[in-house]
Amino acid sequence: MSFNEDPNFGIRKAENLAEEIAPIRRRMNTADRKRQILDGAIQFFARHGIDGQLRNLTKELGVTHTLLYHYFPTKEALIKEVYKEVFESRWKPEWEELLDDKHLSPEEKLNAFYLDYTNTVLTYEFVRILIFSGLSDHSISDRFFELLRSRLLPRLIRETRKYCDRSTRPKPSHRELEFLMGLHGGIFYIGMRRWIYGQAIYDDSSPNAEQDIIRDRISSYLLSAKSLFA
Amino acid sequence: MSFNEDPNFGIRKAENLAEEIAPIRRRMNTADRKRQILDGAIQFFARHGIDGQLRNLTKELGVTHTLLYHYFPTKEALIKEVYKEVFESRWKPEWEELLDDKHLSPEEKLNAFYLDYTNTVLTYEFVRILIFSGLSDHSISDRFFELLRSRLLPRLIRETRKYCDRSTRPKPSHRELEFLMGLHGGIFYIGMRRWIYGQAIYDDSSPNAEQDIIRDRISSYLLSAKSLFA
DNA sequence: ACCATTATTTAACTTTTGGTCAATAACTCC
DNA sequence: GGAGTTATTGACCAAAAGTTAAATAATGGT
Repeated sequence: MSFNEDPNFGIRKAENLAEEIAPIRRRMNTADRKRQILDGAIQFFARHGIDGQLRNLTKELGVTHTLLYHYFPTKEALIKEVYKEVFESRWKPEWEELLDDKHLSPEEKLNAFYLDYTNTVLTYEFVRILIFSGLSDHSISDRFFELLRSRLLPRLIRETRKYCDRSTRPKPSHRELEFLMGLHGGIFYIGMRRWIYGQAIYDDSSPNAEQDIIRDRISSYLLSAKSLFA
Repeated sequence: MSFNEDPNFGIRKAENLAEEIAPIRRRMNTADRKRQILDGAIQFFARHGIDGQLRNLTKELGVTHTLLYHYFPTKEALIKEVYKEVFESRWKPEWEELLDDKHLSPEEKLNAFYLDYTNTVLTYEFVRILIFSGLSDHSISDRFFELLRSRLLPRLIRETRKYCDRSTRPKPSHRELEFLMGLHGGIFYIGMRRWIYGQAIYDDSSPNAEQDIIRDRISSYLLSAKSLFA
């Protein structure tokens, strides 16, 4: 899909014309154009990494690369906004509420959480940009993992303990955390396989294959937590 | 650690000298130099990605960047050799033999295999270069996963079934494979956290923490395989 | 000790690429 | 429909980065 197909761009193919007519120059509303550039940049940097060249990005958008500097002072600033957009706008506070819900069993919570978590986090842009960020400067991925560690992991451990009928000790042990990270990492690895290595994950025959897979793993996790930490 | 400290380089600090004396030019044996450049390139590309600049690589090695073209026709050729070196030279045929060993139980095999697998695969260079390769062009990571899928996964599934006292069906089902990938991905994720996100994994107090973690996960995997696929 | 070989460097070329600036023209308002 | 605003572009710059060619000098053999 090329961005040029958006009618707003005012770019037209010069079909059946020997000479290309000077293209109409369309002015876009500032906010819209900035939005469009940012969205394009997210896709672009997700695909090519932050070393991708601005001229190629703007070519996809159908504008000159200099236009970019009308909206962002520097490439670095653009990347910073891309990071912000991808990470900070995707963290859902509902996850914490869900895990704190009094009316759900631990198993229901874990299933509901990871099903939603994968839908928002295991996307092309998120996975790839998270990894690009981790490979170059940790500053962004650190922020994300800090959220994970402070907001989610303690709740997940608490629910795990509840499932095992164990009283809550003051702090999660390393062993408990690492065992949870086995589940968590295995789930994130689904996104890695799909968006980094380009592998198809499940067979097309069953429609809810991914959900079934995650459910399998969660019930396995809880089941063996019971016997490991008894 | 700087590469310049290798005495073979013939590069010396001009300590206590106002003017740097013209450095002695040391000629290295062709094979040794090529080997050295390749090793340096592996470290360098693992750290900076394949977009890293040759001038910086050769600076670390203490030679001019043009010398590189005496040994490799182009940057792309160098990268190709780096890939080959990192991946093809690290695959151990012993893994297959180990998993086929008649004298070991399934649990012993899985433990022994993953302990060794992580030692060779979950290294800085391997993890990062695998991911850099996956992010740009899949061609290399594909080759590695093809080995994994054809040589290792079937054996691991076979051992899983043996553990569950199930007769071997002709082909692993998607569900079995995905459940195994949960274990596998969770283990690879250890390398991701360590080498991509820069996180410390376990507490320093227990010396064999990583081994214990992996053992926990494997016994969990086998245990729940028994109940999931019964 | 000299010569031939070739590892290594110096200098230079080319393309790429982030960034600037003045000129252009599409849009809005009166 | 004319004028002012500003989104957009084209020309240009400088530094970065891959690549080449010729000059230099370390090494091994005789």
